Amino acid sequence: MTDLPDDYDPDRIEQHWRDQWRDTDLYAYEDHEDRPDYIIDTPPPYPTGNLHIGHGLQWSYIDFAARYHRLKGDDVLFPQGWDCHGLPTEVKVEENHGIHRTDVSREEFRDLCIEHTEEQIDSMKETMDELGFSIDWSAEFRTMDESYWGKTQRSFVEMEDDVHRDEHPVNWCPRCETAIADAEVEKEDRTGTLYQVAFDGVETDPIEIATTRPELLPACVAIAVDPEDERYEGRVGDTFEVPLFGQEVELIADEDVDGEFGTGAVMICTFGDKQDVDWWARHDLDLRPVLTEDGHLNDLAGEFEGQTIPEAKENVAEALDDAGHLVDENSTEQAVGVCWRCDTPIEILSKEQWFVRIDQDAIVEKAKEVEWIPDHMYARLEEWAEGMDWDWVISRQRVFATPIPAWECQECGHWHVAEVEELPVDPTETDPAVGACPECEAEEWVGETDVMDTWMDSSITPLHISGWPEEITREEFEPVALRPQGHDIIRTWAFYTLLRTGKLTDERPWDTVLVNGMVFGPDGNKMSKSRGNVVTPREAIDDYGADAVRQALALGGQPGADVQFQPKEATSASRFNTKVWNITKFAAGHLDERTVDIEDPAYRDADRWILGRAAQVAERVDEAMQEYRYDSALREVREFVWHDLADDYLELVKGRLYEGRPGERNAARHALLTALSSSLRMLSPFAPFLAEEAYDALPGLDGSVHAAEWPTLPDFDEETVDRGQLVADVASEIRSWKSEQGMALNAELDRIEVFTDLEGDGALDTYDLSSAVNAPVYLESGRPNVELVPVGVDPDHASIGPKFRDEAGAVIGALEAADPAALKAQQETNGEVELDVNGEAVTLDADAFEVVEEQQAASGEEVEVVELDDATVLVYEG
RNA sequence: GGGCUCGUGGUCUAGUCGGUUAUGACGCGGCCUUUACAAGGCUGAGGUCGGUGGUUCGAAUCCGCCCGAGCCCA
Repeated sequence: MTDLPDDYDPDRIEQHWRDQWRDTDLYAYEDHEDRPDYIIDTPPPYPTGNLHIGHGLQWSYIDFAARYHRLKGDDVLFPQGWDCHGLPTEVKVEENHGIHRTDVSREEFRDLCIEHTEEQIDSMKETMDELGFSIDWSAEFRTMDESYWGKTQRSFVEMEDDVHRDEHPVNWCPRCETAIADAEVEKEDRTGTLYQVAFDGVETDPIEIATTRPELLPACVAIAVDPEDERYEGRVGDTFEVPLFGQEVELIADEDVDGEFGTGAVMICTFGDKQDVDWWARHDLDLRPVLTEDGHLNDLAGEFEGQTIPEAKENVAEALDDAGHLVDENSTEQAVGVCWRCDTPIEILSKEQWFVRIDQDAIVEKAKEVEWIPDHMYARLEEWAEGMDWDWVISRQRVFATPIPAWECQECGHWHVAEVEELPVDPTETDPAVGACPECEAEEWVGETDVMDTWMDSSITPLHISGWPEEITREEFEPVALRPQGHDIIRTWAFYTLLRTGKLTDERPWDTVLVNGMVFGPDGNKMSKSRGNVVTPREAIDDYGADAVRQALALGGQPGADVQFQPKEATSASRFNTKVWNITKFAAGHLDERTVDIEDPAYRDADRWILGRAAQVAERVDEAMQEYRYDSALREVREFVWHDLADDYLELVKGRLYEGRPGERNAARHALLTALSSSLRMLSPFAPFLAEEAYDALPGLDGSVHAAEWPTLPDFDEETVDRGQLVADVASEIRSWKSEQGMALNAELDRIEVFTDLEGDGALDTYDLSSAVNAPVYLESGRPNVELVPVGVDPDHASIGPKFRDEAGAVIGALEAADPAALKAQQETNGEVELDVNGEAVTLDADAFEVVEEQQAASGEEVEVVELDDATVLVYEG
């Protein structure tokens, strides 16, 4: 036991325990034989250097789950990875060093990226530590480490059947100069200009088309109309000349054309969008690529060659106008596909790339095996999966990523993929083990410079954390327990992981996906610098302490819901923490090392009540935790600690603790210790620092609260617990009565009389009550010695409703209109009541209503009446 | 355009497989130093549960429509 300072000081406590825990293996996964595994597929965040409060929410949920499952005796693995590869780091490194990535060798550039990433990770780890996450750092992984990306390569090699290298149109970001997957394209609403352009006919009348992309005219390969469109009847097959660029294109019919739009005629370019790709393939059209990889026009654009896309758009429009081909222009709203990393509008280029085949049905099937929380999030995955029409392009024309382990034969162009044994390998530095080309016997290889999509790295996290391939084979893989996941990346991280785990192991990756919402600012808007509503974890911790911030996040809503960060929730949590502190301080002063070992405590009803309540709370909280209802779990614990334990129980047993006889005093001590230690254990997932400090301060409790077990409490029969509850209620009512009277709460009373119709044979235990209210307590039965004045009736709708159906309203009306005193008399003498309802006699059971009585002291007596639900108390002030 | 989620006192939130007076917090008003706690206790005001129509004896809760917010997809 330690002496607790008077005031709750989160800074001191949290710093202290962070230091204590740092060098322990409190959170280590032990791979224990006889304890069930609980393995968490923790998200590997991108190392931006900045762990924001959204991460804070997500990791808080993870930590709640991890700490709860440890209490339940599970062998918990809470690893932490880092999804290092990617463009933003490359850009940052170029910026910081004032270089372009081609200024140095690939190797050197990679090293700079690694160095930068390590700094970013350190800073994020610091915030994680401050928030008190129980991460097992011995299971940390970084996708940029050879030991990890070697696995990414291995997974690539082992999926060889589903990998293909082909030329195919792909989404291309002209700023990042790389292919990107469908999932990395976002739609953004922008205002653009819709140009009406007239094409001269070749031996026929001109035709007008509408386009937002005049700069793609040089890429125009056809014009299409709806086959049903009467305006173009008989014209399909006509030939037209593309203005300014001169190529001749044919008018074709395709039912995908939206006849309602503009003139109903649309130009097909290679490629303006995915629709163009469909038409191009379906009608076997020419390929006229006019865009370069860095977003300029090429020589097919003639005089516009070398211009950027926006420049060319403007210049071509102007030239069309000058040449008399521009019929009209108006502004239009359009959804533009943009690169999710840099917001640059994407293009579609036809390029040789590596692809992974997508089997939509297989993915959906696995997704269905997973429990989604909340369950409607499954729909997002399903919708996305079913809408996929292109294979996943996994090659990227970048540097800082997992190398694609493949070489091209310089002689015959054969592509050779590495064998598992030679991994990890960087094909730009090492030749393949195979030696001569299996196709042509040549020995000159060129290593693939393309690298992998970072989702190739992060979509094998369940395999990695399960110990593949060193400890388990693919076949031995079993789904891990939990995947925490933001709903914004369901189409990527969840989707790809389902795909890859399914392909590699034939299993679902996890049992449960727990989707967290976003964290909004205190004003209810998305946090943004321009709004000035950004709350950083550090600021919040400085203001309220991590224990309070975690609670505020837990109470912000049910998992899956977006959470508005509310300073007042943190305030409220902080007050609760203070309360816990004070309770602990009080308890610690009354308990000693022997308390925990007290045998057969002589419990009184108050003790049985608090322990019974604690048992009930432990069960409810357990259920809520299992259902990931962290909000209701925490509410339940708080309610119990504050109201039952602090307000009621402590007040009831103070007398015994201060001056009780040894046996009775020990019973109170023992019950207090049990209830408090149970509370702290239930609280420990939410407020790990405070719970630990308090647990540590209680004499006789060994070890860390985080190594303790979920509370198991003695069983008491319901009646005993109810009697204790009544004692607590009476004490509480007398307390507020005294407060209302302006009396000191410890003011002495002459006596109180408790009238109760409590059933069962045990009499009310008034020992604690008497000292709590500071008055002798007399138990009475029957009617209090006061006037009972029936003042109304309280009908039981649940019983009258179904019985009388459409007459129920009239019955209740008659009941309420009747004289309460007469009803009371009938109820007591006959056990039922006859009523006149719309001229008909109706018989009501006695329990169909209750007569509400106000009890008034008989005149002349100095007595106050305090009424409870199931008792009436007479207070004699004396 | 399609889909999903949500709308409860000033603010945030619980309750939503129908059943009496709708939960709690923050804030606001009043009263109170009581041997853990004034970062406390007691108490008060404040809600036509987005609107509307329906089902039902009875709707915050179920159904239809409308309005509003947000997200995902096209």
